[in-house]
Amino acid sequence: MKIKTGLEQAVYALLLLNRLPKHAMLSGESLSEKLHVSSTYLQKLMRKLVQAGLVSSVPGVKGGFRLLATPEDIQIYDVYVAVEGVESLYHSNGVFHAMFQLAENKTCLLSDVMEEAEHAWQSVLKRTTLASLHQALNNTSTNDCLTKIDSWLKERVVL
Amino acid sequence: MKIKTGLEQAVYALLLLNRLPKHAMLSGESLSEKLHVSSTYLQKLMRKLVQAGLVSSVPGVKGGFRLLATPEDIQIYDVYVAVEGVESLYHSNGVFHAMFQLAENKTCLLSDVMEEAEHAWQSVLKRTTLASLHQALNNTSTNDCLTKIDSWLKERVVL
DNA sequence: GTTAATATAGATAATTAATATCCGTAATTA
DNA sequence: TAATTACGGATATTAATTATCTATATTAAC
Repeated sequence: MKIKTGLEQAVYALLLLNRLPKHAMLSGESLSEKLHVSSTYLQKLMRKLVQAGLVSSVPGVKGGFRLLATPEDIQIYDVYVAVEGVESLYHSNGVFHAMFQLAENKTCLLSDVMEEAEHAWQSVLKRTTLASLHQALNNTSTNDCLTKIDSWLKERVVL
Repeated sequence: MKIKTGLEQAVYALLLLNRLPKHAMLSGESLSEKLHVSSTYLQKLMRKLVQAGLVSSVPGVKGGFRLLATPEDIQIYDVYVAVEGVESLYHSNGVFHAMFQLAENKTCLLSDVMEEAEHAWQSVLKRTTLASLHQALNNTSTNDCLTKIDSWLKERVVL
């Protein structure tokens, strides 16, 4: 049980998009270049973010991606769900049922505690937004760093 | 990110061992038979529980496994750690670092929130013990069911 | 209308992780 | 000694994740 790479990539892609001027776009190619990740795989992730309504996309010469929701409204949990889906972390393989030869509607003993643990986990993700990460980024980075990123963005942004 | 099958198998194995008379043992073969899981893979899991000090083992004709710790002292979190290890759920792939061309000692922005979420998750697992699951099992199962399990155990237990 | 650049969708391939098995060794009991 | 059980590590199989490919659609510039 490990968190896969998709969430990290998606969150940082969103943080980059969050630095664009209003209505400006950035291509998937530029995003993947900046993040040093596979362009085709990031496209797949971006599609998920579009389908989740977090990002909007425009195909074509001046196309690309931009934030659709506001950064205060984008919870990290939203990003997680967009990338991973809503299924529970815990899925019983039927050991309990096999042990007792139970009907399938009977709930696995572990399910309740695992659901509760998952909700506790989710609630932390729900109170962290893109805006708070953006703030954390500004707080912990040097001006030099941020300036570099922003000028790199400026060269590639589509208005 | 899904919880793997090992935790479920381990927890139910422990619940079976918890129903044995004091000092009595049950072989790995019997455990896997009752749980309807792969015997060799369950052996692997049992080895981990032994190494974690939750279970003790005796090789040989009258060998097998028995609980070492008391059920009130065995948190589900302990089982999780025994089976999965203590490494964090979240592991940065260095996207943040690549983006900013940072030194490796700089903490990924996501790490703090993911650690906090993981602690919240852990704390639920920590307050659930084998004893509480044992109680839940007794509360939700028919006497018929439990009697069947216990008589099955009685036929295979090693004293 | 054509061309180039970009996103989309789904299929396929490559890589990694999880589960299962095997083999040899060690320990115990009859 | 032989049989039964656990242990340890290597190997095999299966499943999941990440990466890529192909075809299609959309957009802007010419």
